[in-house]
Amino acid sequence: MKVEEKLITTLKRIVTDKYGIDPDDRMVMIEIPKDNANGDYSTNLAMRLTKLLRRRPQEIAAEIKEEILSRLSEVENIEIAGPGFINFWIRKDAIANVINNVIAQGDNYGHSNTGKGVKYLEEYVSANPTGPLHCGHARGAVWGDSCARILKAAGYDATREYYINDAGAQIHNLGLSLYARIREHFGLNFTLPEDGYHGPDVIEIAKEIIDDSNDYYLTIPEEEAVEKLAEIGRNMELERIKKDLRYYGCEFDSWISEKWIVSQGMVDAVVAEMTAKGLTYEQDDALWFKATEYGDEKDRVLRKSNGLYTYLTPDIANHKYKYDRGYEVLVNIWGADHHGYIPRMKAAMKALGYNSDNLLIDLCQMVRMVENGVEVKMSKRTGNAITLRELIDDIGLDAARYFFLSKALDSHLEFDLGLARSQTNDNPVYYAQYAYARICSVLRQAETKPQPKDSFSLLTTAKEIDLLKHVSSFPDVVADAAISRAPNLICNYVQKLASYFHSFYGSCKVNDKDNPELSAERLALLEATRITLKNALYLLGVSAPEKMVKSESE
RNA sequence: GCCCUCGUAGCUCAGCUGGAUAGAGCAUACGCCUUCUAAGCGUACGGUCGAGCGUUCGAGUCGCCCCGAGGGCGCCA
Repeated sequence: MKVEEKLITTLKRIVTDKYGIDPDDRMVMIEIPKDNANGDYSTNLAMRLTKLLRRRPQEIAAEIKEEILSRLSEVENIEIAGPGFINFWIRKDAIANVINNVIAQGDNYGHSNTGKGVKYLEEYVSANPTGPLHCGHARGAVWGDSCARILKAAGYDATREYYINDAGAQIHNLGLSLYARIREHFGLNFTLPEDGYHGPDVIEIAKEIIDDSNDYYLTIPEEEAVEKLAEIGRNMELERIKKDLRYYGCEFDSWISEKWIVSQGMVDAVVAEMTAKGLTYEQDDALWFKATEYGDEKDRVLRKSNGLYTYLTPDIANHKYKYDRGYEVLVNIWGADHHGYIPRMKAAMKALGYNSDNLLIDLCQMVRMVENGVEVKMSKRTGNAITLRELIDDIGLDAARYFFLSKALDSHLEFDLGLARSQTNDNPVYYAQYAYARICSVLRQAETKPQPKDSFSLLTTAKEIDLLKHVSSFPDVVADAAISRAPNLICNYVQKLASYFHSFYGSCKVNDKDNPELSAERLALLEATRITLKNALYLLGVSAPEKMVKSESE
């Protein structure tokens, strides 16, 4: 067991034994103080207990200090500081033991059973299959992907789902657009629908259809042609979206089609269920959901007076279907412009008898693409929104992913394309990747392979201890990131770990023939760091290159 | 008008259930390759945490109010 775990379990036991309080998971926490004059680890436990026990924190701290010293041999010294912090100094070899742990666990280091197998369903991106993904989708896509990686690592059972919004008028418009483009190709007069799709992708798809079936769709009745083209276009656009997402490192486990949900009768069924439960009423020829009774500010229309469902209705069926498949927690990543939609969906789930507290909506704030201080809304090449693919080709996959993941999802962020492009070498992602390449280089040149050891007694400098402590904290960071669904915590961690490594590298020589014992211990430390860094980068979907060469262009 | 998110260093952003002297990166200045990758290390500079009031042992963090930015208030999706 690692020292931190021992410390926490012992502290918890003391709280129970001595004060008769049953500590919850969040009561006892330790942290690595910013200033290591405050020890290797520190806890504010005494201050937290002061409210429950109504005693001075210093008194409580003094009692805990005695208990710890008598129970844990790894603890070398304890000081009580400031308003009642308990600061621990740990025996150096006890800290270094984590190396064996990391090497033994390899790719699994950082994993935990924090999530206890709870079934999560994450729905994100979910863009209409009517055109290419653009850079507005890029943030949510990579965030959802990384969250899924983190949740799995922390022991949650996470499923990644894409809801294909393919049943509404927009797919029909795609069909009309394709029909027009085909007519255009054959020199016939044509009109693009006003709400149609005018991007180059539609022209390309029209060409592919013509290659395949020539003018067939002009020989059948227009209505039938448009309907068939809509279906074909939807499939082809969806294939392109899947390809782009894969290009971006984002895989999905499940693709749910709105059209399929409709065809299974789920939408009619849920409307019937809501009506039977008295959750609806008719007014002005439309069917309304009594959303105000469940916390929304207005009642919402389920079926319009023209007989068609609103966007909300199939989505209610979609969410109900998620619960019915046994998912315990539903996570949705929505654009910030959808925030008004949250109370609506929660109200619907609550009304249907589901626990709406387990429906979590993470809002993704808008990204402003900027070039030299001027907002860029359109791609210069196509005149349309900048696509995901253009963005990746422009600044690189790793940089694109890392940039979006390093900022909190709800922060409005400014993406300066010029800066991302021109300062490629100063990008934080290279800092971390360079650390990885440097470690690999040292390991390649070593005469022996890194080995676990019974005890590490020579890793005693501040640089080594800092590195060890941060390697050691990785599983906790992953667990925290999973609980708060925040990949940016992993980015912060990666930066810090890389920084501790680079600093260590600058002052400690690893491969030293004159000092083989120390060399062996440092090699093992590097191997543990390498594994940790690799696993952390994997959670971000960023590559861990074994070699990096600086380009000669600068 | 109402609702949501945000406001922290010149710039881009961290800051964990309220905790020790508010932190990084970039930019700026000065050092460091006859040591394993200088895409690096070290030092310095830089802040009345948008303004004010309140809650308490303690507030960047919680509450109220004001100012500013973005978004939402459809029988659109």
